[in-house]
Amino acid sequence: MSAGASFYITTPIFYVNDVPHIGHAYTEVAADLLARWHRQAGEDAWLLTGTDEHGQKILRTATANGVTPKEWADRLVETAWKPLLKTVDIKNDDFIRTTDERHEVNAQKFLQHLYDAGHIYTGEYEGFYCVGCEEYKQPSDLIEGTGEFIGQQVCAIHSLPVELLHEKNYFFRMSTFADRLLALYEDDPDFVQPAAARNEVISFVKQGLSDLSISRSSFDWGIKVPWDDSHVVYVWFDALLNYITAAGYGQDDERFSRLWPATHIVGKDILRFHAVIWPAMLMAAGLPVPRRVFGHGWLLVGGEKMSKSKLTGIAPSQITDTFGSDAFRYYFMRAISFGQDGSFSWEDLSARYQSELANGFGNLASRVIAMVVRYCDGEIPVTTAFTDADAAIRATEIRVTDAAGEAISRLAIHEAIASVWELVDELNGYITTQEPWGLAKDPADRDRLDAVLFTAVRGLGTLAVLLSPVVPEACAKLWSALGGEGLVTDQRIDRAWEWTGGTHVSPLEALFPRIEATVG
RNA sequence: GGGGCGGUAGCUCAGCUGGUUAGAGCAGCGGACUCAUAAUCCGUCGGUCCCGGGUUCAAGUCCCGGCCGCCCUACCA
Repeated sequence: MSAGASFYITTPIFYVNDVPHIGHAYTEVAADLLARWHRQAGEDAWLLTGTDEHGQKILRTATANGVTPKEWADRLVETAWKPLLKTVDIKNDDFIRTTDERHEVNAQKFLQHLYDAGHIYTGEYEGFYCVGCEEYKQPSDLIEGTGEFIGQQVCAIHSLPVELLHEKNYFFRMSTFADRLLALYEDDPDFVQPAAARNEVISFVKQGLSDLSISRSSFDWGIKVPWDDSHVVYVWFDALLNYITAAGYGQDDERFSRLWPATHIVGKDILRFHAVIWPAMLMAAGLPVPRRVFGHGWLLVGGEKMSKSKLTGIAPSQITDTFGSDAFRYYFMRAISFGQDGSFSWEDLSARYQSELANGFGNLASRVIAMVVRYCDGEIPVTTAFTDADAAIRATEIRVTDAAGEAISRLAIHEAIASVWELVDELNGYITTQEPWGLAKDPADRDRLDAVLFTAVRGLGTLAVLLSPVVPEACAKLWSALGGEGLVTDQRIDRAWEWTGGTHVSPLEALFPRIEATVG
């Protein structure tokens, strides 16, 4: 984490046909939190997100809705996906759409480069085609036929026989990269994380790779293959390239070499595309592979993967409307070990909101600021006489700052927050033990009262800086109530304990007000 | 079929290369306090560590065999 270094982090790009649910928001928040953290560590952090807009499904949906695919994508980007970023307070530096000219043009350059270098050849794709679905089916999508189709494999959706079709396709020689990929996983054990994800990727590649069909000619909503415009690029091949086209590949070499390679945060369901296909593509192009690929877990509702069909899909706004974006961010980042599946429940969300945010952090801020207002007319005491108890708080501030930073460097977001919370808890205990309200009764204890309140205020300042990437809204309010200079987001997080802040506090509304009504 | 991960207090989870009486948070119960969003602090209750073998002076922690759950086994994003 050296200052000035670049930290480029990405989320997957959203397939515009989907409806935003908390899983999408979860990925965004995780990447955003990491980006904010690194930004506050003085690095040149750059968060990319965006949308994936090509492919047959989108064409089909658009047609069904009587609009062009581009119009359809425009609509969803504006009404669904960009609003999602606002809903959970994402501070992205860029938003790329695969229909952006910068993407299409440079993705073509990439493809042409691979073609010229001999990594692409003309082949024949053979597959089972369902006329009803108008697409190729995997054997696993087929079921045993019934009635007049007994003994045949039929489409699971249409229950009709599929046809074995051949189609001319362009293929990427991915198979030739298997050994280099395995060497990559071996040499850089952190390339794919967490370990469970790495294991799966390795065993997958060890089974041997076949070449990848990267073009389609049965529909035309996509990026044209530069040397053959009767083909469009396979959506995944197209989509993955967003990570470099957004960074200036093919267009701004200086910028590209400064930013790339990136850290990719993805759901484990699309891990393989990012940990196998994508690095193989980059190797073929002679570009550096990603810095690392982190596959996070799924959100489970009632022990099962969230799904629309089971009515367990939850829109992020359902949560933020009641609890706010900070609570959303805090809850999912704190309650779930990043990398593992995590269970979501309204009960757990409410419980953590109440005990950790409202009673823990929020109330700590309230009680400290209220006492400074009440006993010191809002003036933050200046003092130099500290006791062991004060020094212990100081030591904790430094310790958790270091521990949290170390955890973040391992992408252990939940551990980082847990570390910071040790300071929340310790400060609450400190105040109870020091009894500033008792000290305030006797003028002879004035110096001691000053030291206690100063220590508490400074501790709050440290918390505001450390928690800003997690709960940015609350921390901005707190920082300003503490009279801190500038923006809390400009305070160095790796030296969060360096309180230089204000002279006066101003009254603070509850950061996390009690929520009475039961939700869900 | 092959492979991965997991099964630890009511709930959510920690327990690294095996080693003192198995931990945390929340919930529950009791007490203290009053600055604060009836918040905070202290104490306390609570577990056959999925089951059965084995290795070892010693196993939640390693090995074998089961049972249960989730996931991967490629070109739908």
